[in-house]
Amino acid sequence: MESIQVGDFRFLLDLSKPLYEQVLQHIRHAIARGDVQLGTKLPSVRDLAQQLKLNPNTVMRAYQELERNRLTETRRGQGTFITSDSETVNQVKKALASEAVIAFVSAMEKLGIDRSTAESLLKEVAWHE
Amino acid sequence: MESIQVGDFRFLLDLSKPLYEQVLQHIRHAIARGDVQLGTKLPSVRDLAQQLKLNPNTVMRAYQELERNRLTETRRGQGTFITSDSETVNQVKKALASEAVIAFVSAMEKLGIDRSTAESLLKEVAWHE
DNA sequence: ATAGTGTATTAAGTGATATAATACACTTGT
DNA sequence: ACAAGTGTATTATATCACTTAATACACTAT
Repeated sequence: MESIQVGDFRFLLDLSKPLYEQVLQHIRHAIARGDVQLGTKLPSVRDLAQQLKLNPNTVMRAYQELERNRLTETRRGQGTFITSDSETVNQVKKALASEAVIAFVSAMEKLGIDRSTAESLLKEVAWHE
Repeated sequence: MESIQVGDFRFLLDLSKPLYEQVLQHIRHAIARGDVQLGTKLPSVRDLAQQLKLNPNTVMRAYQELERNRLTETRRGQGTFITSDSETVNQVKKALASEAVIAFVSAMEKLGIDRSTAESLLKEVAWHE
Protein backbone atom coordinates (compact mmCIF):
# COMPACT_ATOMS: atom_id res chain seq x y z
CA MET A 1 0.00 0.00 0.00
CA GLU A 2 1.32 3.38 -0.94
CA SER A 3 -0.03 6.62 0.38
CA ILE A 4 -0.18 9.57 -1.96
CA GLN A 5 0.27 13.13 -0.81
CA VAL A 6 -1.77 15.75 -2.65
CA GLY A 7 -1.61 19.25 -1.27
CA ASP A 8 -2.52 19.13 2.39
CA PHE A 9 -4.04 15.69 2.01
CA ARG A 10 -2.63 12.23 2.34
CA PHE A 11 -4.55 9.50 0.58
CA LEU A 12 -4.28 5.77 1.10
CA LEU A 13 -6.65 3.88 -1.15
CA ASP A 14 -7.49 0.18 -1.26
CA LEU A 15 -10.24 -1.95 -2.72
CA SER A 16 -12.16 -2.63 0.49
CA LYS A 17 -14.61 0.18 -0.12
CA PRO A 18 -15.76 2.34 -3.05
CA LEU A 19 -13.02 4.71 -4.13
CA TYR A 20 -15.23 7.79 -4.14
CA GLU A 21 -16.15 7.01 -0.52
CA GLN A 22 -12.53 6.73 0.54
CA VAL A 23 -11.65 10.03 -1.10
CA LEU A 24 -14.65 11.61 0.58
CA GLN A 25 -13.72 10.27 4.00
CA HIS A 26 -10.07 11.22 3.78
CA ILE A 27 -10.97 14.83 3.06
CA ARG A 28 -13.83 14.88 5.53
CA HIS A 29 -11.64 13.55 8.32
CA ALA A 30 -8.87 16.00 7.51
CA ILE A 31 -11.34 18.85 7.83
CA ALA A 32 -12.83 17.45 11.03
CA ARG A 33 -9.40 17.00 12.57
CA GLY A 34 -8.45 20.54 11.70
CA ASP A 35 -5.56 19.39 9.53
CA VAL A 36 -6.50 21.84 6.79
CA GLN A 37 -7.24 25.50 7.09
CA LEU A 38 -10.85 26.53 6.59
CA GLY A 39 -11.59 28.48 3.43
CA THR A 40 -8.75 26.97 1.44
CA LYS A 41 -9.12 25.52 -2.04
CA LEU A 42 -9.27 21.82 -2.70
CA PRO A 43 -7.25 20.35 -5.54
CA SER A 44 -9.18 20.59 -8.80
CA VAL A 45 -11.22 17.57 -9.79
CA ARG A 46 -8.91 16.82 -12.72
CA ASP A 47 -5.75 17.33 -10.69
CA LEU A 48 -6.77 15.06 -7.89
CA ALA A 49 -8.03 12.46 -10.32
CA GLN A 50 -4.74 12.42 -12.16
CA GLN A 51 -2.61 12.22 -9.03
CA LEU A 52 -4.71 9.45 -7.51
CA LYS A 53 -4.97 7.75 -10.89
CA LEU A 54 -8.75 7.87 -10.74
CA ASN A 55 -11.39 8.96 -13.16
CA PRO A 56 -12.51 12.59 -12.73
CA ASN A 57 -16.07 11.32 -12.32
CA THR A 58 -15.04 9.36 -9.26
CA VAL A 59 -13.43 12.39 -7.64
CA MET A 60 -16.43 14.43 -8.69
CA ARG A 61 -18.71 12.15 -6.78
CA ALA A 62 -16.68 12.61 -3.60
CA TYR A 63 -16.68 16.38 -4.03
CA GLN A 64 -20.42 16.52 -4.54
CA GLU A 65 -20.98 14.56 -1.36
CA LEU A 66 -18.76 17.01 0.52
CA GLU A 67 -20.82 19.88 -0.78
CA ARG A 68 -24.02 18.12 0.23
CA ASN A 69 -22.62 18.08 3.76
CA ARG A 70 -21.87 21.81 3.40
CA LEU A 71 -18.22 21.08 4.12
CA THR A 72 -17.28 22.69 0.81
CA GLU A 73 -18.57 25.47 -1.40
CA THR A 74 -18.25 25.57 -5.15
CA ARG A 75 -17.45 28.72 -7.07
CA ARG A 76 -18.05 28.28 -10.78
CA GLY A 77 -14.86 28.55 -12.75
CA GLN A 78 -12.75 28.93 -9.62
CA GLY A 79 -12.83 25.66 -7.78
CA THR A 80 -14.08 23.90 -4.69
CA PHE A 81 -13.32 25.52 -1.35
CA ILE A 82 -13.51 24.24 2.18
CA THR A 83 -16.18 26.06 4.13
CA SER A 84 -15.11 28.91 6.36
CA ASP A 85 -17.88 28.19 8.83
CA SER A 86 -16.34 26.33 11.74
CA GLU A 87 -19.79 25.72 13.16
CA THR A 88 -20.70 23.58 10.16
CA VAL A 89 -17.51 21.60 10.62
CA ASN A 90 -18.36 21.02 14.27
CA GLN A 91 -21.83 19.83 13.40
CA VAL A 92 -20.55 17.34 10.86
CA LYS A 93 -17.86 16.16 13.23
CA LYS A 94 -20.42 15.66 15.96
CA ALA A 95 -22.73 13.78 13.62
CA LEU A 96 -19.95 11.44 12.49
CA ALA A 97 -18.88 10.84 16.07
CA SER A 98 -22.46 10.07 17.01
CA GLU A 99 -22.70 7.52 14.21
CA ALA A 100 -19.58 5.78 15.45
CA VAL A 101 -20.83 5.69 19.03
CA ILE A 102 -24.18 4.28 17.98
CA ALA A 103 -22.49 1.65 15.81
CA PHE A 104 -20.31 0.59 18.71
CA VAL A 105 -23.14 0.39 21.22
CA SER A 106 -25.24 -1.50 18.69
CA ALA A 107 -22.45 -3.98 18.07
CA MET A 108 -22.07 -4.61 21.79
CA GLU A 109 -25.80 -5.14 22.19
CA LYS A 110 -25.93 -7.58 19.30
CA LEU A 111 -23.18 -9.58 20.95
CA GLY A 112 -24.90 -9.44 24.31
CA ILE A 113 -22.10 -7.52 25.97
CA ASP A 114 -23.17 -5.26 28.83
CA ARG A 115 -21.98 -1.76 29.46
CA SER A 116 -19.35 -2.41 32.07
CA THR A 117 -17.79 -5.21 30.07
CA ALA A 118 -17.71 -3.00 26.99
CA GLU A 119 -15.97 -0.28 28.98
CA SER A 120 -13.40 -2.78 30.16
CA LEU A 121 -12.73 -3.83 26.59
CA LEU A 122 -12.23 -0.22 25.60
CA LYS A 123 -9.68 0.30 28.33
CA GLU A 124 -7.62 -2.63 27.09
CA VAL A 125 -7.01 -0.91 23.78
CA ALA A 126 -3.97 1.19 23.12
CA TRP A 127 -5.25 4.66 22.59
CA HIS A 128 -3.01 7.11 20.80
CA GLU A 129 -4.11 10.58 21.75
CA MET B 1 -39.85 -4.20 7.60
CA GLU B 2 -41.08 -7.53 8.72
CA SER B 3 -39.10 -9.90 10.87
CA ILE B 4 -39.36 -13.60 10.21
CA GLN B 5 -39.14 -16.19 12.95
CA VAL B 6 -37.51 -19.49 12.00
CA GLY B 7 -36.94 -21.93 14.81
CA ASP B 8 -34.97 -20.16 17.52
CA PHE B 9 -33.94 -17.39 15.15
CA ARG B 10 -35.51 -14.11 14.28
CA PHE B 11 -34.47 -12.62 10.96
CA LEU B 12 -34.91 -9.06 9.77
CA LEU B 13 -33.49 -8.56 6.30
CA ASP B 14 -33.04 -5.39 4.28
CA LEU B 15 -31.06 -4.31 1.25
CA SER B 16 -28.35 -2.36 3.06
CA LYS B 17 -25.96 -5.31 3.05
CA PRO B 18 -25.54 -8.63 1.23
CA LEU B 19 -28.26 -11.07 2.24
CA TYR B 20 -25.87 -13.91 2.97
CA GLU B 21 -24.01 -11.63 5.34
CA GLN B 22 -27.14 -10.67 7.21
CA VAL B 23 -28.17 -14.30 7.63
CA LEU B 24 -24.67 -15.10 8.84
CA GLN B 25 -24.66 -12.28 11.35
CA HIS B 26 -28.11 -13.00 12.74
CA ILE B 27 -27.14 -16.57 13.51
CA ARG B 28 -23.69 -15.65 14.72
CA HIS B 29 -25.04 -13.05 17.11
CA ALA B 30 -27.70 -15.42 18.40
CA ILE B 31 -25.00 -17.95 19.23
CA ALA B 32 -22.74 -15.32 20.80
CA ARG B 33 -25.59 -13.99 22.92
CA GLY B 34 -26.44 -17.48 24.10
CA ASP B 35 -29.94 -17.27 22.64
CA VAL B 36 -29.64 -20.77 21.20
CA GLN B 37 -28.52 -23.92 22.91
CA LEU B 38 -25.15 -25.29 21.85
CA GLY B 39 -25.20 -28.52 19.89
CA THR B 40 -28.62 -27.94 18.39
CA LYS B 41 -29.42 -28.28 14.71
CA LEU B 42 -29.82 -25.33 12.42
CA PRO B 43 -32.72 -25.23 9.97
CA SER B 44 -31.82 -27.06 6.79
CA VAL B 45 -30.48 -24.98 3.94
CA ARG B 46 -33.60 -25.55 1.87
CA ASP B 47 -35.95 -24.86 4.78
CA LEU B 48 -34.35 -21.61 5.77
CA ALA B 49 -34.12 -20.51 2.15
CA GLN B 50 -37.81 -21.14 1.63
CA GLN B 51 -38.91 -19.36 4.79
CA LEU B 52 -36.71 -16.34 4.15
CA LYS B 53 -37.64 -16.41 0.46
CA LEU B 54 -34.00 -16.66 -0.51
CA ASN B 55 -32.11 -18.91 -2.85
CA PRO B 56 -30.58 -21.99 -1.21
CA ASN B 57 -27.19 -20.91 -2.52
CA THR B 58 -27.45 -17.68 -0.56
CA VAL B 59 -28.20 -19.50 2.70
CA MET B 60 -25.48 -21.99 1.85
CA ARG B 61 -22.96 -19.22 1.67
CA ALA B 62 -23.90 -18.04 5.16
CA TYR B 63 -23.67 -21.57 6.55
CA GLN B 64 -20.25 -22.14 5.04
CA GLU B 65 -18.96 -18.99 6.63
CA LEU B 66 -20.29 -20.15 10.00
CA GLU B 67 -18.43 -23.40 9.59
CA ARG B 68 -15.26 -21.58 8.64
CA ASN B 69 -15.56 -19.83 12.02
CA ARG B 70 -16.03 -23.23 13.67
CA LEU B 71 -19.35 -22.06 15.05
CA THR B 72 -21.08 -24.94 13.30
CA GLU B 73 -20.25 -28.50 12.33
CA THR B 74 -21.63 -30.28 9.33
CA ARG B 75 -22.68 -33.91 9.39
CA ARG B 76 -23.22 -35.25 5.90
CA GLY B 77 -26.82 -36.24 5.38
CA GLN B 78 -27.85 -35.01 8.81
CA GLY B 79 -27.56 -31.28 8.81
CA THR B 80 -25.64 -28.37 10.23
CA PHE B 81 -25.23 -28.21 14.00
CA ILE B 82 -24.14 -25.46 16.31
CA THR B 83 -20.85 -26.30 17.95
CA SER B 84 -20.95 -27.75 21.46
CA ASP B 85 -17.66 -26.15 22.35
CA SER B 86 -18.43 -23.07 24.41
CA GLU B 87 -14.79 -22.10 24.26
CA THR B 88 -15.02 -21.65 20.51
CA VAL B 89 -18.07 -19.49 20.96
CA ASN B 90 -16.25 -17.36 23.48
CA GLN B 91 -13.31 -16.92 21.17
CA VAL B 92 -15.49 -15.81 18.29
CA LYS B 93 -17.45 -13.50 20.54
CA LYS B 94 -14.26 -11.97 21.81
CA ALA B 95 -12.92 -11.53 18.30
CA LEU B 96 -16.08 -9.81 17.13
CA ALA B 97 -16.10 -7.57 20.18
CA SER B 98 -12.48 -6.70 19.55
CA GLU B 99 -13.28 -5.74 15.97
CA ALA B 100 -16.01 -3.42 17.15
CA VAL B 101 -13.78 -1.81 19.74
CA ILE B 102 -11.02 -1.27 17.23
CA ALA B 103 -13.45 0.19 14.72
CA PHE B 104 -14.73 2.61 17.31
CA VAL B 105 -11.32 3.72 18.48
CA SER B 106 -10.20 4.08 14.88
CA ALA B 107 -13.22 6.22 14.06
CA MET B 108 -12.51 8.49 16.99
CA GLU B 109 -8.88 8.84 15.98
CA LYS B 110 -9.78 9.67 12.40
CA LEU B 111 -12.04 12.42 13.67
CA GLY B 112 -9.38 13.68 16.05
CA ILE B 113 -11.44 13.00 19.15
CA ASP B 114 -9.42 12.23 22.27
CA ARG B 115 -10.11 9.51 24.76
CA SER B 116 -11.89 11.48 27.43
CA THR B 117 -14.18 13.15 24.91
CA ALA B 118 -15.01 9.79 23.39
CA GLU B 119 -15.88 8.43 26.81
CA SER B 120 -18.16 11.37 27.41
CA LEU B 121 -19.93 10.71 24.12
CA LEU B 122 -20.43 7.10 25.11
CA LYS B 123 -22.02 8.10 28.39
CA GLU B 124 -24.57 10.27 26.62
CA VAL B 125 -25.99 7.26 24.82
CA ALA B 126 -28.93 5.32 26.18
CA TRP B 127 -27.61 1.88 26.93
CA HIS B 128 -30.08 -0.95 27.25
CA GLU B 129 -28.51 -3.68 29.27
C1' DA C 1 -8.11 34.23 -26.44
C1' DT C 2 -6.54 30.75 -23.57
C1' DA C 3 -6.31 27.93 -19.74
C1' DG C 4 -8.32 26.25 -15.74
C1' DT C 5 -12.49 25.61 -13.10
C1' DG C 6 -17.04 22.61 -12.07
C1' DT C 7 -20.61 19.89 -14.38
C1' DA C 8 -23.42 16.84 -17.43
C1' DT C 9 -24.03 13.07 -20.63
C1' DT C 10 -23.57 8.71 -22.83
C1' DA C 11 -21.37 4.41 -23.27
C1' DA C 12 -18.95 0.51 -21.81
C1' DG C 13 -16.65 -2.76 -18.61
C1' DT C 14 -16.15 -5.15 -14.22
C1' DG C 15 -17.18 -7.59 -10.03
C1' DA C 16 -20.11 -8.96 -6.25
C1' DT C 17 -24.51 -10.59 -5.28
C1' DA C 18 -28.48 -13.33 -6.08
C1' DT C 19 -31.44 -16.44 -8.47
C1' DA C 20 -32.48 -20.67 -11.10
C1' DA C 21 -32.25 -25.35 -12.40
C1' DT C 22 -29.89 -29.61 -11.80
C1' DA C 23 -27.23 -33.16 -10.10
C1' DC C 24 -24.64 -35.90 -6.70
C1' DA C 25 -23.20 -38.04 -2.09
C1' DC C 26 -24.51 -39.22 2.30
C1' DT C 27 -27.74 -40.52 6.41
C1' DT C 28 -31.90 -41.90 8.42
C1' DG C 29 -36.20 -44.35 8.75
C1' DT C 30 -39.25 -47.45 6.76
C1' DA D 1 -33.93 -51.62 -1.04
C1' DC D 2 -36.15 -47.47 -1.13
C1' DA D 3 -37.55 -42.81 -0.23
C1' DA D 4 -36.96 -38.59 1.98
C1' DG D 5 -34.10 -35.28 3.90
C1' DT D 6 -29.49 -33.68 4.49
C1' DG D 7 -25.12 -30.78 2.56
C1' DT D 8 -22.70 -29.68 -1.71
C1' DA D 9 -21.25 -28.59 -6.53
C1' DT D 10 -22.00 -26.79 -11.12
C1' DT D 11 -23.49 -23.89 -14.81
C1' DA D 12 -26.05 -20.22 -16.44
C1' DT D 13 -28.31 -15.87 -16.12
C1' DA D 14 -29.64 -11.36 -14.21
C1' DT D 15 -28.95 -7.26 -11.70
C1' DC D 16 -26.76 -3.58 -9.53
C1' DA D 17 -23.04 -0.48 -7.84
C1' DC D 18 -18.90 1.17 -9.10
C1' DT D 19 -15.53 2.75 -12.32
C1' DT D 20 -13.59 4.27 -16.49
C1' DA D 21 -13.71 6.70 -20.92
C1' DA D 22 -14.62 10.24 -24.10
C1' DT D 23 -16.88 14.47 -24.89
C1' DA D 24 -19.05 18.67 -24.33
C1' DC D 25 -20.65 22.91 -22.04
C1' DA D 26 -20.67 27.11 -18.80
C1' DC D 27 -18.12 29.98 -16.13
C1' DT D 28 -13.79 32.62 -14.28
C1' DA D 29 -9.25 34.46 -14.31
C1' DT D 30 -5.16 36.02 -16.70
